[in-house]
Amino acid sequence: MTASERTGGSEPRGQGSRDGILRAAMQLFAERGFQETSVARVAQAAGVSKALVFWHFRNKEELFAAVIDRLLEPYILDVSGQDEALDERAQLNHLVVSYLKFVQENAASVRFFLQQLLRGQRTPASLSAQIMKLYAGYRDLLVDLIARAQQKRRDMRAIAPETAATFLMWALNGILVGLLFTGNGIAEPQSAVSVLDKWLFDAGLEDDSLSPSAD
Amino acid sequence: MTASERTGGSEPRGQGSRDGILRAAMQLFAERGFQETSVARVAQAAGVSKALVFWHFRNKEELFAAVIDRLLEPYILDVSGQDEALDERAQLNHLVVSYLKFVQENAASVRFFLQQLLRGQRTPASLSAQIMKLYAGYRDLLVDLIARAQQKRRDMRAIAPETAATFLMWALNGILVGLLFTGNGIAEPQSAVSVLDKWLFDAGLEDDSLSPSAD
DNA sequence: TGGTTTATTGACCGCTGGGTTAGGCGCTCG
DNA sequence: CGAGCGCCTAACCCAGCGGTCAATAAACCA
Repeated sequence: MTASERTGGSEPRGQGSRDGILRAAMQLFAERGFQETSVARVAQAAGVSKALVFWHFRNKEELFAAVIDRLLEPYILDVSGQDEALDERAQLNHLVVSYLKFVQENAASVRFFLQQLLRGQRTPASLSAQIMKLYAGYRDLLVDLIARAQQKRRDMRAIAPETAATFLMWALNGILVGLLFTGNGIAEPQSAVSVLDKWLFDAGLEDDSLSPSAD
Repeated sequence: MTASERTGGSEPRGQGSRDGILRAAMQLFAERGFQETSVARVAQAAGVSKALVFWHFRNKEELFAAVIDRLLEPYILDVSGQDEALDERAQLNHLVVSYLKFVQENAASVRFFLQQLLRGQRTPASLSAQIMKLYAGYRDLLVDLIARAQQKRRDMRAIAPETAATFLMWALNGILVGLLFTGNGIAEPQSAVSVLDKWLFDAGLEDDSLSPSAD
């Protein structure tokens, strides 16, 4: 089960192996971290000699950077899906659902990036910057949507959009932490959405749809 | 500045060095992680030979476990401070403030434990268990307080205590993440408390005390 | 065809890591 | 006093690390 013929061997020989190395490295780095993963191990997992890894990538750090770039690929803010026809409440819900779905689907890499971020100064500044940009982008979207919703609707909490967005981000980050820790997440992501939705919109209504043992 | 005469050399020679090693290891593990910290470096920081480290601790893992035990010491839920005379709202606020204060004061070790937890299976199960227990204890306290408050007061959100507690924990965890990432925290922990307090108690009031750029 | 380039390898190197060992110093107790 | 024990060290061991290199096979181009 050498990874080299994953694509059927149809590639120009060179890029096939590079890709295999990258894939192996992606998985190993994500599940064991940078220090705990040796280049030899990556090479072995890719079914290739260690020297070849150093032929494709100048050194381990460069391989790591390439892996990060790859892992970041799915992290584009898909705003295109924001249907202008939907009302703001639906769009907000959609945004929250997207977030939760994304985190659940990419749990491994989210966990990985969180770990990197937690390492503080000793992590490449560019990575932190990239993630922070994503974060800020998402938050701006929230602020914008909440502000627009408040202009149109009267049944909302009277609260500055920035404050509401900050609060929402807290909740989302908290849920994220819960998801990552307790392994495989809250039973019903939908229940989280409904709590947040009700917080923003139906400040006074009662609702117990959230499972009490959700932690 | 060898750490050996930290206590003035009054200890029975043996435990003094053990303590010095433990302290040095504590700091180094917390700020650089397990893999990135060599035993030699710990020994050097403790002003002691590497062999002595292995005399006190069978191997690096055991040293690590001892460090974790030490780091966990301040993590006791101080419920004694819960003044029965205070009303539930004040107690809840106090609980939240304590949480935030604790996280801010112990940021280094909190970050460290979070990192450990994120490593999933490859982290000692006992550590996860200990932290989970603390987490559950805190949450139980919240549930209890909220339930008691709801029985006494009428100005609260109509929401199941478990749901409210879960939501609160989300927010707290989210704030924690924010604190740990953006380095040195939100400017005013008090503003976070007030937002959460208002959420629980004054569902309809307006308040903008939270700085918009709090992320 | 033969030379150049592109991929690939096994063997190697220097160094650092965790861990061991043999021995030394000072205290205590019979 | 000297045997034994607790504490401590310098020196060593060696597996595994990141990284290099000379050799070589295949692909490409003249």
